[in-house]
Amino acid sequence: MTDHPTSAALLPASPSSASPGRLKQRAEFLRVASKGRKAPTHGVVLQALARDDSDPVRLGFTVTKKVGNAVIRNRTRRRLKEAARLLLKDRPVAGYDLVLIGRDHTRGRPFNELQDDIARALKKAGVP
RNA sequence: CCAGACGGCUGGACGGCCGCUGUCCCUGGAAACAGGGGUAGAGGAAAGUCCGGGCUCCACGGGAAUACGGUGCCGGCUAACCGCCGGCGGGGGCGACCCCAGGGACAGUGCCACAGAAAACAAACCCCCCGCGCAAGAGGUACGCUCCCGCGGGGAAGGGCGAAACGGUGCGGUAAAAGCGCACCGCGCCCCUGGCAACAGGGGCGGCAGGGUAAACCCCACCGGGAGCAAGACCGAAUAGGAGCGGCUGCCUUUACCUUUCGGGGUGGAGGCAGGGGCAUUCCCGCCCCGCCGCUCGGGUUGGUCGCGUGAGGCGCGUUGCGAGACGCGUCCCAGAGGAAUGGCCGUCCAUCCUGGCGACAGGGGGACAGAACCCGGCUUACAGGCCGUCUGGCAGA
RNA sequence: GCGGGCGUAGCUCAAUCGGUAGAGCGCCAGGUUGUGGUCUUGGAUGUAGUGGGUUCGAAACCCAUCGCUCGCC
Repeated sequence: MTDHPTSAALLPASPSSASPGRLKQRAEFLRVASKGRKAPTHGVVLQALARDDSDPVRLGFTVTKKVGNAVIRNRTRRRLKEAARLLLKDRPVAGYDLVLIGRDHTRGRPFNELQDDIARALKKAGVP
């Protein structure tokens, strides 16, 4: 949680905290799932895979049909996107591919707790 | 006031901070892009994908027939429809109103279980009636008189089975009966009147034609090329201008080579015909491609732009029509993503629910169904709560 | 986007075009056994996914809807 969002916004963009990329190909998701580390929490499941470079982090989002209909899945994914955006602004990560998997609890989880879940999951997965 | 019927509308409001996609402007930059500011940004069902179109590509010369699929009272609306509107007929409801695939059963075929004598073409199980008969049994007035039984004939009223049994009710009639006769109802045909029509009303004739099922096959009328924006077009990149197997391969002409016992034979090439392929099928005439067709293997591609939102468009007014709609004028430009934007957090209010309280109120919960993917017209399904209008029945009052 | 198929007993599946729904496994009870299993005898079991319609009669035919599943691009 940031107490000074305005000061953070004024910082010049550095290469290490550049806007994160997205994972799009099915093969990329499969690679992270099979070779990366898995860190489940109450609100989210994180899969992290270290790359051999220091490029900006790349994010992927997965919400299965089991969670609900299209409206519920959209809402779940958007909350994960927003929580990850705010968190990574204060805690830059580079050289990693991250996949965030939404669960049933993601939708009803208080937003600050959802951010804490992601932070703890990053620590659990050994992401620096 | 209560209960109900129908139609329409709506689908939380405002603000702050941080973000996303498109677009416009400014600044910097050769450009990519970066920064700043403005602006637009999910639905009535965006859903299911059940119909109908636009659009795009493919096929396409004409004709006939068949098949397949769909629709099915009448008239209208519409670009079109299995949609909508207005009527008609049938059914339900005290009523407002609601429901109905609602053409044809003398074109033909099939089916109608169980029960029942009989299930569709005529018949007769019990039965009703008449005539004849006493061999046996019973009663008796001693006779086929009665019961019973047998034979012959008339009949279909009544009983019984069934979902359904060759019209229904009543009167007459008769040995018993029967549309046998009559009245009313139903049915069929003809005529008249009203209506564009479906149909309705009336009159006459016929004594009854003849069961049901076409959401069984079918018949009739009408409609229908195929595929779908992953359509399709362009730019760029990369690979390849492939390999194998199988099928159809016969005749004629010509030519090259080989062979020859000089008759010819074999192999290959070219041309023609046959043949094959091209549309759901067949046929006729015609056209196109010929080495074609099928299968398998191998190789490459996963980028960008367009299509892509000015449209059967929205809103307002007017004219017209019972209505669905039509016409005219004015005005507006109103999402455009691509692992896919339209969000996250907070505050105030509004509707609503729970708890406490007589109450003002206080505390808490909590926003229905649901997310555009080329577009449009319908249908169907899901849906918290709220609003408006018209009408019906009942109660009370004036 | 386009196009198929299937929902029947607790489970797996039947019954050819309409006539009143069965089989195997499982379940329950009795017998056998000291007990259990095995074996044996008997028995129960169905809104036919849901809602309408056609028909005298529907698991079947028609329409709508829900769920599952498969294929093509």
